Amino acid sequence: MSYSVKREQLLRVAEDLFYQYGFRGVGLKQIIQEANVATMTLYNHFNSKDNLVEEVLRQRESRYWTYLDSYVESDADSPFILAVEAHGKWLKKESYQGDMFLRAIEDYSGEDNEIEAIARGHKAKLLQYFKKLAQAKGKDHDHDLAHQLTLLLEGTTSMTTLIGAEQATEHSIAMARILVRQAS
Amino acid sequence: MSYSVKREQLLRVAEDLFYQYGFRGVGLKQIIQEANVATMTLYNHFNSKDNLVEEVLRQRESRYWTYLDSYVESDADSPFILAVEAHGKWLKKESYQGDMFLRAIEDYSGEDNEIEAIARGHKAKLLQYFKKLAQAKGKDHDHDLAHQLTLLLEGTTSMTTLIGAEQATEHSIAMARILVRQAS
DNA sequence: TAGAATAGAATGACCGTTCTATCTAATATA
DNA sequence: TATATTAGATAGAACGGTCATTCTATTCTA
Repeated sequence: MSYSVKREQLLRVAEDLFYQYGFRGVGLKQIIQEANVATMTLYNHFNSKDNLVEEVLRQRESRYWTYLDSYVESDADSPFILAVEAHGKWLKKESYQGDMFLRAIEDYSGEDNEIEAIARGHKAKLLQYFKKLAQAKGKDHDHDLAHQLTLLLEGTTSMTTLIGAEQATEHSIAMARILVRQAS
Repeated sequence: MSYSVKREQLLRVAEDLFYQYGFRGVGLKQIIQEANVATMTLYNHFNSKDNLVEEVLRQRESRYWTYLDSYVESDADSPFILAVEAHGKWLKKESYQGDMFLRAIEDYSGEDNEIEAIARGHKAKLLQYFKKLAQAKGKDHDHDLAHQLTLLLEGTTSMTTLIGAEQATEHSIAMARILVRQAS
């Protein structure tokens, strides 16, 4: 049986706790208890804590893209604004302090591990996403626009920690509109 | 003797290690060894690891503002651009992966502790800094402009992790110019 | 000679991981 | 239908290591 309820519970609880307290700030004991699962059940589904972190990141990334894709219609007038809006709604739903992927890059940097690779991969994909969108829309300086919008999303996530997702998103949408117009 | 060489060494080494590996990712043993100091010397100067973290943050904040102030002349044509440039140079000098203050907020969130208060205080001050600047320059929507520029700085720091400080700063300066012009 | 700084051991808590032994429930066999 | 087999899940102890913190006893230095 490939699907497992316990595995899902573990991933859900682990993602919540890792996001709130950090990867190093949460012990497996806590995860096991809150997921109502035995120690060996965790190790039956995941090789190690690192492997659990990996799977959590993969799951979160998958959910992020599903969410973005459901909002952005790439044939719309300005898919860029839709993407910024979608990111804002994601923040409101699932983020209140920083970004799990940047945190993973920081926490596991320099050890040549899978975790950092997954996190960096996600960020690279985000940049690539905007690059393709800008090219498809025939924007001048499409390369620059993509970088600018990515920077905007990252800034919005950071600002969420300080002023909340709603306010942060209002500002980023306003800025995105100006930038997209500028790029003619 | 208020000044102490050992204390300075500890703060410098701790800041480097905390920034690179995270507060929870660095043990006191490592700090002690790299600072060439005995265990009790650390506890002679700092009450606890948390207290060491606090002092590291205070020192870093102080250095940040010194750096910014040395670049920004508030009577210049556009002190905003100077501030963004200064932040970029700070990143190039002292940051290559994320922001130590945001990381502190994340790592020590929800425990009602001094560390989070210091980190949040720094961020509040940054926002306040731009608000005053925008007011002094008689900008329309000065409140919005301050938020936008703060978001820009936060975004630049995050992007530094992904594309390096130079590139990230080029983009944020370009964006800042547009925003400041818009705010007439 | 007094005050710091030293090295290093001791402490108790927690960490990730493994092990053992028991239990349950579904599946395959007769 | 009744029985045997198998796979998962369970609780909890045990392991070796590291953590922050404290203690002790010695050495340096002003």
